[in-house]
Amino acid sequence: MKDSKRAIKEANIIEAAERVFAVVGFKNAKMEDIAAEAGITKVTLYSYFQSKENLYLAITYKSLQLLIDEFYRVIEKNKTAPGLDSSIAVLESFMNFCEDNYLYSEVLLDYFAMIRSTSGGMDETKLTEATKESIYYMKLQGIQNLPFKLTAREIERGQKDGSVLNRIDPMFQTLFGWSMSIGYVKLIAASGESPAPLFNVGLTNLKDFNLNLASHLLSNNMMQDQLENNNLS
Amino acid sequence: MKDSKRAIKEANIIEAAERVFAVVGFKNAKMEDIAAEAGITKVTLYSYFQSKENLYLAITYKSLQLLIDEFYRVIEKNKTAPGLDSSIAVLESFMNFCEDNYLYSEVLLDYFAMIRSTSGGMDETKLTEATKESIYYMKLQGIQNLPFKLTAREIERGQKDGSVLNRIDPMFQTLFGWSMSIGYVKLIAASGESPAPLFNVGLTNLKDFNLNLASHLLSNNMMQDQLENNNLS
Amino acid sequence: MKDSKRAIKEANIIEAAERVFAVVGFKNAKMEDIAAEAGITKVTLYSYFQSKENLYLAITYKSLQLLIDEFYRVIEKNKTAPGLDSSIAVLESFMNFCEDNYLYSEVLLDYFAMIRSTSGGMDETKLTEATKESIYYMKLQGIQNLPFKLTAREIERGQKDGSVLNRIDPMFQTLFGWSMSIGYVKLIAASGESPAPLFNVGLTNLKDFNLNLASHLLSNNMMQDQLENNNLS
Amino acid sequence: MKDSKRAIKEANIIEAAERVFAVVGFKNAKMEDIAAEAGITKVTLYSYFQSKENLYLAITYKSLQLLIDEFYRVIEKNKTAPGLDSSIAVLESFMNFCEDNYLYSEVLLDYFAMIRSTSGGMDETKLTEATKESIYYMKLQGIQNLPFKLTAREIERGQKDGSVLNRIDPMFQTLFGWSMSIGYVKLIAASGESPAPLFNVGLTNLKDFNLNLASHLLSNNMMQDQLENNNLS
DNA sequence: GATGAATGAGATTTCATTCAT
DNA sequence: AATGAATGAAATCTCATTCAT
Repeated sequence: MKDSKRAIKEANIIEAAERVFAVVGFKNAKMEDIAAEAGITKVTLYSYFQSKENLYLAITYKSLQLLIDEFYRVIEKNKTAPGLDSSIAVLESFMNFCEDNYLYSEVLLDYFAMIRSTSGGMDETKLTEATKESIYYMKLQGIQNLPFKLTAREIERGQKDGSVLNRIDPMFQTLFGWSMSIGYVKLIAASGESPAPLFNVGLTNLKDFNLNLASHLLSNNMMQDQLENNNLS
Repeated sequence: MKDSKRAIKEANIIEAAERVFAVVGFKNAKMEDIAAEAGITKVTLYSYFQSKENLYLAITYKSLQLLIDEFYRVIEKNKTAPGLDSSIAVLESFMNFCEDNYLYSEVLLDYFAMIRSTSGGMDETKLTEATKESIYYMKLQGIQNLPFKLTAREIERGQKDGSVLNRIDPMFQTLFGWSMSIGYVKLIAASGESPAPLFNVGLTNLKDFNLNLASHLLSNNMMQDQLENNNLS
Repeated sequence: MKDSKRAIKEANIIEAAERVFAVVGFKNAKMEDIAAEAGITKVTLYSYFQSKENLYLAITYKSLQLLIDEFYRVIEKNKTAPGLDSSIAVLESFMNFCEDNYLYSEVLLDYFAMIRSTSGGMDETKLTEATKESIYYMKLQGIQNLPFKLTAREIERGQKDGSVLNRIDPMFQTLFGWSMSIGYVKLIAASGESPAPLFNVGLTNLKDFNLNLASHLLSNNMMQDQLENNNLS
Repeated sequence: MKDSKRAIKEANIIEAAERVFAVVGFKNAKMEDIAAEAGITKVTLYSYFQSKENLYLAITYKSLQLLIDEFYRVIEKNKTAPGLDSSIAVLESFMNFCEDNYLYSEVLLDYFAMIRSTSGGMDETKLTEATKESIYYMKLQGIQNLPFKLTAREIERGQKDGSVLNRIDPMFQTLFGWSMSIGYVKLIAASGESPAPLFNVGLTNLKDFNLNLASHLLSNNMMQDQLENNNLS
């Protein structure tokens, strides 16, 4: 089969799996059902994805890929805008991406939790055999840092064009932005699909607040001062 | 068996399970192994915890309980200090708690991700039967909001004693503090057990930075201004 | 489970398998069906017999065991009779055994065909992994020569008590008796369950004829003469 | 494709299959491997032989054909010799044929075991669909009795020309000869490819002995006496 | 309550066989 | 006809969970 054709089939299967996972969750999903949803046989399904784990990681890979694509799109759109704006836009797009695609955000967060024990490349005890053998696991390792790096690059650009005033290590600022965003996303997730406010507080406000705060911090010296004095007052 | 005796045995089993989960992860852990680690048989294990799910939720419940205990301790210690300091101390203790107990932070975050689809009490599709029947699931629902509420209460106290200057809904401020903290914890998790810096940046700095930032925001009007104008400048 | 209890269950399963194999043949028999026939689950079936092959070999082992038991019974019954009579009775019991138990004779002949490539212990290429791992395969190897040896022993006894006149190597005479008997059995098998005569000739006559011939050859010197002169005249 | 061309290809495939079966056995042989060995694809293989079963039967048919050819050759060569000598030569050629072509002897014996349940034409339960539909199965049925009949014919000729003294039904004598030969072949098979003696007894001796015995029995009245008196003494 | 055996559900594998191009 | 992909049936395995003693 031509590679392109196989890729299309693969994508179809992944979409079917997404639908099934979205409804019943990963654990409850049966390979049989996923195959049926994709209109193929179990064996064919296995010929594309060697294990349920692998299929899951394929979805994770796709999610990460989509997120990265989105980042590139945002960066491209903001290439003439100041680095500061671009950075903030990137973070915003991450939050939106997660809000709009619950399954994707879930697998991504799952993935980042999973690689924890692997981060040093040492202890793979907790990984399933299936995971270790998954080609998508390998692929993921190749791009897992890209989102961070892209964010950092925009902040760096901001430092150069002057929109990001402080001289703090862009990586640190990236981490700050990401931790803020991930925290938001986690809360969103915990609040369910409904736009129902959590504890009577609209979460949308929190997103805007977070973004504005980040923007504020990047565009003046407060952050730098704080780190230097370890004191904000 | 006396209740107290049973409780001790339960605790022993939970500790054994924690050790096993910590080494091989939840999915790879076999009930057989957990029983062996606890020095009992599978059937006895089941007489204590009706399902693997339930055992997991028991650990979750214990984690939440421990976190709440910690919160009460911190609050008690700070009961004469200004509400602001107490609030910040609570958030700090959450971050420390998660850093010190990876397994606990993991199960707590997992739990919060899980209840997402349940938050409205609507869609329980994705919950396992075992989960729905778990007594710990029920118990968890009874206390799951407590950490948030305790945090909010301290902020409220801060508003009353003047240490928290702004008049923003304490719940919102709590959410902000939590999202910040959860974000930090997630990043920590992704960086592995080793205190190795992520992307060459020390994460401890991020914790301090976050806490100082939160303290700063609570103690002046910037937050309020921003929310009112939806603008920080 | 007590060994004896397990043995009983094993025997039950084997009987169930025999019934199924007898009806549909080995290849067409499904493990599921055998389990059902035995009133257990597939998994339980597998916990007793690790593979279909192994189950088959278990039946083979049982068959050989039964044959050997039969031989001992016949020998015991003839222990005061001349060795010649005993030898012939052994051969007759073999033929009867095969006639009465088609499945058993089939598996035994199959087994002897199978070990061919193994006889030197060299080339195990043709054996399935499952076979090589089968405990019954090992057990079979331990007793596979017993029937021959028992036959030879009776002939030897005949030589000593004078009922077997010639001085030919008892092993050779055994081989002759066995080849005669196996040939008969093979023909019987090819003629079906019905006592229907093959090519209009009653096979029972052949059995009697063979036995009488063997008896005759053992009790005079014709055999010896022939071997010595390589000539019967 | 011209018929002749197709026939050649068919023969090539069969030879390839023989090689594969010889190495790994029928059960372990994969159609894939056979196709590869024949230098064609699986689908092409299937266009020649509709099933593995059928391919196997094709080999069986070929074997039987070869055996029959051999018989005709022997008979032709002995057409001026006494019927007795010809009969014995036929039996000898059968034994040699089986010794020289293990695979062929195996499939032939297998075939005769298989038709057992069919002999009355009643119970076809154990036959695979594939077998029932196989054209070679049909062809085999047409010639399966030929070897017996050819043997019987030579014995009959012997009776007429006086070289076979007794007046026993030639069919019975044929059966005797065949059972003797098959028995020998089975033992040979069980003793492996190596000319290693079984139980320290040279099997070649057994072949000669058997042939001489048969010759002896056919050429005097012992056989007849025995059948009539059911007694050899 | 403890123990070993059994169950049930589903994942995974292996092939013979068939389809579509 | 040839090829690569897909099917279907059954074997095998892994575990959480339950039963029987």
